[in-house]
Amino acid sequence: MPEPRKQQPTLELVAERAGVSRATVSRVVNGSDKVKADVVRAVEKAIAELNYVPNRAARSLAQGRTNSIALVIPESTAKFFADPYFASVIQGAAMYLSTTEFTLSLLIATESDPTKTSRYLRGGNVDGALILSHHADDSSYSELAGSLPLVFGGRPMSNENGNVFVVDVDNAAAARKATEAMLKTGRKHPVTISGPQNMGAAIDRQRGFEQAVHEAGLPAGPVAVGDFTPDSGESAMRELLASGAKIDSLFAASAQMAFGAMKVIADAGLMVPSDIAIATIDDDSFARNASPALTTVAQNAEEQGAKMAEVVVQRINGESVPERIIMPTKLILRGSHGV
Amino acid sequence: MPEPRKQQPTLELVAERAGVSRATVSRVVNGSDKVKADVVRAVEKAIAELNYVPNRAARSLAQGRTNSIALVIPESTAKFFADPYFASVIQGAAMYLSTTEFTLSLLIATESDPTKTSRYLRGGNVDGALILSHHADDSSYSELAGSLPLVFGGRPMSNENGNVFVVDVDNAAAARKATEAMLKTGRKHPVTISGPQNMGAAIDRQRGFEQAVHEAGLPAGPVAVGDFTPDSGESAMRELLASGAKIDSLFAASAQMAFGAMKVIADAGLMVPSDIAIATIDDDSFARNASPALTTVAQNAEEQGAKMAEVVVQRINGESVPERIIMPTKLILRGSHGV
DNA sequence: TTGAAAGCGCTAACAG
DNA sequence: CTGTTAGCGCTTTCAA
Repeated sequence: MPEPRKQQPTLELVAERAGVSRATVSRVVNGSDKVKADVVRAVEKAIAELNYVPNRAARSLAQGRTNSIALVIPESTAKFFADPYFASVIQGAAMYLSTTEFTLSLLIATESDPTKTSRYLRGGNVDGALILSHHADDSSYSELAGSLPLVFGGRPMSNENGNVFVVDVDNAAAARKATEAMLKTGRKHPVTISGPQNMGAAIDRQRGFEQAVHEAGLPAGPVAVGDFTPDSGESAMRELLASGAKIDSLFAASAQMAFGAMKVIADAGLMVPSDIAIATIDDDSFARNASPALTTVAQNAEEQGAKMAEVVVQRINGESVPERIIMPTKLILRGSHGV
Repeated sequence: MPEPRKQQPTLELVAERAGVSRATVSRVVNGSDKVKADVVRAVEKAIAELNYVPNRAARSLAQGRTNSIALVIPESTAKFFADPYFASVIQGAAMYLSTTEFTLSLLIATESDPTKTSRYLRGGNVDGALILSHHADDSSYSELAGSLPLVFGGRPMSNENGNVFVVDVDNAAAARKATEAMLKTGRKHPVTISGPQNMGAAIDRQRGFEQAVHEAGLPAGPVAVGDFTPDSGESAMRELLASGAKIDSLFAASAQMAFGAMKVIADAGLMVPSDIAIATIDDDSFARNASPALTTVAQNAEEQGAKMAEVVVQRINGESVPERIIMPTKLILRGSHGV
């Protein structure tokens, strides 16, 4: 039995009950300050009694805005959903928006039909969108930026042809901080496990590492590439160890990879930090639960998510916002970087 | 400068271009089979040329359905967002819905204003809702079940007064399986770290553990309570060790807690599994990355999320669905349960 | 098989 | 300060 949809009270009903016009009810609902106080009270009473809730679709249609914001996640990224970083960004955005009139719609961008997402976005179904790209070059979205307020999480690879709003962390600086802390314990043979070479964050972190190494007057050791997952950290570390290069310190571009690498290091009979010092990025459960706990650079993903949401909302409201917002990072010294 | 919203082509425009009425275009868009083939072609051509996308709000208003589904997360749960289990459920639901005409709205149920969420849900803003309750008794939502198709993830504590649709795993059976595997190695002094006592899943798992222990003719050891996080696992384990009880095996109600417990066990100079065998539930990165890797019962959270979404959609479409769907679990033997 | 017309529930000028 | 009057873009009888 197709449950009959319980009929919601309409604005009209409230108007009748309060003895005013629909327009007035609408004004009260929308918090206009040009309604006499006693009328406001009467209307609010009627609203409460009828348990009235405005109809979103009707409102959207009338005002030409949807009050909803999309959070776009490329399908490839969705597979990395278990990455605490993403979960936190999403959480931050959702929490922030829950304090506004906006609703968050989760959109998985299927790779089989890439136009589906952009059609949806362009179709006036949302007022703005947050693009969370783990992977690659998202030039596909850049074009959309012309027709809709878009905010990217993390620097997209595509060249910044203006109008591209980004909330990012200073990955290079973060990597430099981590590496410096590690080298300060007198290490001479640093290596790194980098991230996917088509990701801005990965490249920036690698660059930061190399800068720190260079400034310390040390030679650049071998580089292994992972994809930010623990498994990839393991194989990268195996590769590094097999390379025969002398290694006394490791900067891993993500805590998950550092975590994976540590298992390989232990299996090889080496100790952290005495044999190999480690520093990384991300203060997640992997960093905290490793033993020794990982010296890392925290990047408050939750705040980043909240900031992204805040920025779209501001852009939707026509406020001016800087195109590039850099979130602060914090070095957290724990055991893994040595003494 | 408040970017002027680029005007989308309307149905009317398509109609003009195709030389038909709006009604016909609507029929084509909605896949009616009562439109002549050549007319369909003409309309589709016009749609493509204009890059027309139907307006969601208008459609909702006209048909009285929103094509969107809410995913409700209690704020308390949101804090546990980093729990890979939740992330996976959400991912599964989002992925499934991306193949349908429905959109997923993420709703954080604020505790400061609990009515906000239920008002939103009751306000006809969504066609159905998925309730993901980590915590406690959600009787608050049970009442809503009368006015909206609701599907719960995990058995809610409230008594099942019908009309409560649930997609759950057989937690008791899962716990029993894990415990049995662990006891089979000849352990005589099992203890458990349970979850929050106001959660169905936690209670069921504890019951499953107790059954297995009882069936093995063993005495029930002490029980410590955690909240499924690694940290709580640590303190629970410390408590257990401090209790002075003889312990040679541990069933932890979540891999995260098992992971935390292992650190305490190691600190106490004990070995897993020789001194203490461990079995748990959840095949997440914690289970896989512990050393030794954890013997556990996997519960495919992603599939559970997809199933939840599937069930709401079916209920929205008026199809009949069983009230209780139990997802299968799978025992995964790894090192931690002993030999 | 198609078109005309009447709304869906709300907001937004424009008067008063 | 409040009511009247048009729509927003689409679906949906009802006729033709």
